[in-house]
Amino acid sequence: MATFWRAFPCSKAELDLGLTLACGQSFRWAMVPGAISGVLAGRVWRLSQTDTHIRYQVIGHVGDKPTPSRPGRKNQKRKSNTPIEPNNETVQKKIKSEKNVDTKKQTEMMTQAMTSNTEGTKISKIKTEDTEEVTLKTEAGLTEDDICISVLRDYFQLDVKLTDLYEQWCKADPHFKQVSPNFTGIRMLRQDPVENLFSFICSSNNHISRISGMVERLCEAYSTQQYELYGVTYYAFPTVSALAGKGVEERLRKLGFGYRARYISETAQYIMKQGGESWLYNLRTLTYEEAKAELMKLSGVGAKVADCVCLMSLDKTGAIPVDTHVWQIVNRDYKHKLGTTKTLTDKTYKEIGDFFRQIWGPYAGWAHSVLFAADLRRFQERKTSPEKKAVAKKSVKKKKSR
DNA sequence: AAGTGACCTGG
DNA sequence: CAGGTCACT
Repeated sequence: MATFWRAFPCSKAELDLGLTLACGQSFRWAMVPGAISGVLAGRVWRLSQTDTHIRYQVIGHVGDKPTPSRPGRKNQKRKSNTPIEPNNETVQKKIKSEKNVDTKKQTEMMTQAMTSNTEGTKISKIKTEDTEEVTLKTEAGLTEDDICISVLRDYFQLDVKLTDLYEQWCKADPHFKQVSPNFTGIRMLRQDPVENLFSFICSSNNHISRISGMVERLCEAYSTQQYELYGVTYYAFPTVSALAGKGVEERLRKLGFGYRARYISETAQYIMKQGGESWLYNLRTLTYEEAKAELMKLSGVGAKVADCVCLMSLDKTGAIPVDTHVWQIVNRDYKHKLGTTKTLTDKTYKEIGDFFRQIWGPYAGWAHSVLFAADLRRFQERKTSPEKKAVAKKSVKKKKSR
């Protein structure tokens, strides 16, 4: 069976793939020619977008070739940032759904597919370059493609009507109204809490290019499921159990994690002591305040990282991570409403979150990500203002990150 | 409670 | 110094 593109209708105002996947929420999507590729829900995806549709294809499943990593074994370095893939759309790899090891997650997704509210965004399958239909069905009677669609709907949270939210935020906030037109379609992903948490533990006092590399090395070293295609290896994110093992801190230090190596090791062990990954998933059922308090007990997790996890994988739509970047935005664009202060204390941190929640409402965290993205250096070219001289000066070939 | 410094590494 | 956290005045 050949892989092929499928698509569903979706406007760029509802979801801008490029912005959403590159605005610092997730660190593992790779820009490849004509598409974005990455691992999600046990599958290796390629995604792209037209003016009217999101296009997607699954090119493999992690776990097809289980190769448990052994501590001490040297992993061969692969530049998955720039996969060498033929433009040829047909890939001969068979999808072996009967061998799919990720049945637990799959079941969860199917359940969500059955129960999710579908009236907001209607999904209709469009076959663009298909050669044959996917006929494999699960016990629940779903085709592989039914599952793919539910995975994407869940990950991109397509039941949330983003254009309505933008409208509301614009009405409530003049500054948002001024900035947002060049940054439409930025929505919160609903990430896997494990990947989200450990990735953002790596983010402390660190920059994006390095975080991406660290997450990549974390996967190379501790992922238990992977899939190789055209010389590129795609990894499932490591399990908490794998990260809780003996000697993890030492190995991660050697891999350049610095003091975050201890954070990762201790946090993994703490989670295992609480009952494993299910403990983390269960934070979704708590209130924002409760979930944040639990997260802040973890090593290497302060207010900012806790808010990132609450917002990006625990469904706390009002959580607002206040980092130095947001701090700058506040002092530059909202200082008239909030007294300008010198340092970011616990008190100020809370005041800023409350301030934005009061303005933007229950989805304040989503709104925050729009302004955050609009402030990223790499997106400055999107701004219509002609004063791009400061940016042009810096436009060296610094395309090191994905 | 606000302020200060160390902590890993690399651009 | 960089999209922080932790320990300690």
